[in-house]
Amino acid sequence: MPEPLPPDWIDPPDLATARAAQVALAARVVTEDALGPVRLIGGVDISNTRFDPENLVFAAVVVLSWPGLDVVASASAVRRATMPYIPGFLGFREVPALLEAWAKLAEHPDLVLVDGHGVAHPRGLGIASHLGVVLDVPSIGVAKSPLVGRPEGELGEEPGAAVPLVWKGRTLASVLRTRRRSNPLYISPGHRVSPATAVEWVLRCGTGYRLPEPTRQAHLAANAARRAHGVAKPEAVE
DNA sequence: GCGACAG
DNA sequence: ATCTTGTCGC
Repeated sequence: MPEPLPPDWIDPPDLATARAAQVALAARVVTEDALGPVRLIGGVDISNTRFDPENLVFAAVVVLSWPGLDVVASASAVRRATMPYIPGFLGFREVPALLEAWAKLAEHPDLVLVDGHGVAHPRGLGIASHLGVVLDVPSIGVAKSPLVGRPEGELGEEPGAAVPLVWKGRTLASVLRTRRRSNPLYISPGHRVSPATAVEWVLRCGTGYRLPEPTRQAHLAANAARRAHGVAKPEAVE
């Protein structure tokens, strides 16, 4: 039976509680492979409207077939953000909406690529790990810029080239080149996935763009959901 | 105390 | 995250 999760793990009342929740959640993160065969791979992302006084967060979850990488399902949800964007606390801003979208899916992916870091975080709980533990689903962090740590060594220009991202003497992620002349991605385990497997899946999901296909499709879906929001429905117009 | 700082 | 078309370069 899925154990009920403490509300503070999703929507804490203040930053101190949020921090404590991250420490508790981080203790549950598994950075070893604990995933079954992957037939469906997911991608999740959030889209925001700038200068939005409503603080709406548009979440999208897309499900792709493997190895075809075709989008076979998707769901979205809109929620009002409980807290502003604070580096290190991204999960509390985006996870609630993602959970709502996730719940709308008839079938869930076996592995999920999340926009943002996994364990490459000050307390080991980036949004990818946060979502992964809450849903208890294998997840991978795919970030476009570093939060903590610095690349060690020179990164090659060929797709597939990688160097470790080191922080306080610890390797937290792989700085991975996914495309020539494009800035690298920062890949770290989210939950139930090892560092090496995380990189493998990102490369396997490459389709010529900087972002892996699941993440790219999720980005498009989140933007589509945002732009569709508030658009008058023909049958509702009188 | 000062800077850094995913999306 | 978001604002935005064309444009320069591989």
